[in-house]
Amino acid sequence: MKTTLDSQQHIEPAAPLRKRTVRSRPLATVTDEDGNRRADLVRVSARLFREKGFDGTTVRDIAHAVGMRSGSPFYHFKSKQEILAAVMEEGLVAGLGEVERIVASSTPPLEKFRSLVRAHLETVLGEGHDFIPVLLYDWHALTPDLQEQIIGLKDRYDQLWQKTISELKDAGLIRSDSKVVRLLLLGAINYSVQWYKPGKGLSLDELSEQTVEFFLGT
Amino acid sequence: MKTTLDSQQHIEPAAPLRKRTVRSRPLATVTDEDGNRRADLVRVSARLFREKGFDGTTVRDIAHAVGMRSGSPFYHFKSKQEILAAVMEEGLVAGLGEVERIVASSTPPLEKFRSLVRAHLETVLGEGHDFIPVLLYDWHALTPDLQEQIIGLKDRYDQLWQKTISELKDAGLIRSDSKVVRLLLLGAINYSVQWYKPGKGLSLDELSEQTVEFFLGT
DNA sequence: CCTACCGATCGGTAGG
DNA sequence: CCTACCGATCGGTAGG
Repeated sequence: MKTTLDSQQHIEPAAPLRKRTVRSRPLATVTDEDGNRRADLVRVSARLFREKGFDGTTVRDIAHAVGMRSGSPFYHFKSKQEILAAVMEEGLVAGLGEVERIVASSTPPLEKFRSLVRAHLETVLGEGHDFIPVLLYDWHALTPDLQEQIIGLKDRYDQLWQKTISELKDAGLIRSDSKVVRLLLLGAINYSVQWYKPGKGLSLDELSEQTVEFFLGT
Repeated sequence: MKTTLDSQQHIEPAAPLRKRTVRSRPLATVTDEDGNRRADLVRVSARLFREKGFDGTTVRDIAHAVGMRSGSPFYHFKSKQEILAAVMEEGLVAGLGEVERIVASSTPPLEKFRSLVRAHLETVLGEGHDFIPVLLYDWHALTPDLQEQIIGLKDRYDQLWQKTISELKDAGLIRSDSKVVRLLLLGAINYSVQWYKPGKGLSLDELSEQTVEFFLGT
């Protein structure tokens, strides 16, 4: 028989400093007309997922971080996984925009490459850039159907890099197979998430320079 | 008041095909005299952690994989975290042995480097090599005190690489700062865990060759 | 979006 | 090492 245990239930305490009728807006955005609640959730989730991992972050953490109660994020998202997917998608869309701009510019391959490396380092290590690190770190936590929904954007990102690296090869600046180069190169940069500490050692500009120098063997 | 809910309890079913008195040994090891139960747990945990992540693996999964009941791993380890630490430690000790042998050998720097790259690729991508991938992937899941217990081995591993890379620089084979080179290089190889599929594309020997070729710019 | 829950799972333990 | 649990947490939902 099912029984309801009161001691088992954790009644959420009434939110402090908050009127019943006029509910104060969460602090984050300055001009947020209703629609941005979803955006707030995504942005805050990105930060939490990056800091504590997907499994280490609870829906309650996310809710409270934007001033909601524990069940309310499910009004905006069908599941915790869909929040994760939204975080990754936002990161990819932003990243793609920048990479597309760089690749489309009429500069020599070497300059494009420099810009790509610098941009990718910013995307992965820059202050407040939590979206792509979450993608890199918690990709496995997504269900296959949500992975599929995102993988198209990921592929486009990779293809733009591939194109630039091929140009580098045509220009005689690298000799190895350009697909292997892409994988090793992006891997090296992506992995920097594990060791780079902002404010300690190299700046992002310096790291970018050294990275290009090393990979091009100059 | 605390109440005991019977419907809440999941009584584990009696293990099938198993006598009460003479408990059959788990399948894994051929010659396992008691002491190896702990080793069995570590080996099986490495595989499960690699496949499903630390958070995605339950102590019950581990127990059942070696033919124990859910609570029994805690006879061998104080916590799930300590199992994780044991996995990482075993991986590092094995890896260190190999790397130390290579670095101590009397071969030219370039040959040492080739051997290190090949050995590290094996450690990270090789069949049945689950320990170091777990270290790379779930390092953050360790509590700080357990991280401290292991970080010494990790540092020795890095120092041996650093030494070899410095020799490479002295020999004029690379130009960049050797610490940055070490970080980018190991990062590129470590990240291959994310994209390399055994049996598809390059073999480990081929990948090793291409990696050395690319990083040394030949 | 909140209230008030539920069902399930999970790490861990006492006692043998 | 098993039996038999507990305490806590967590994703998610119905109804307003």
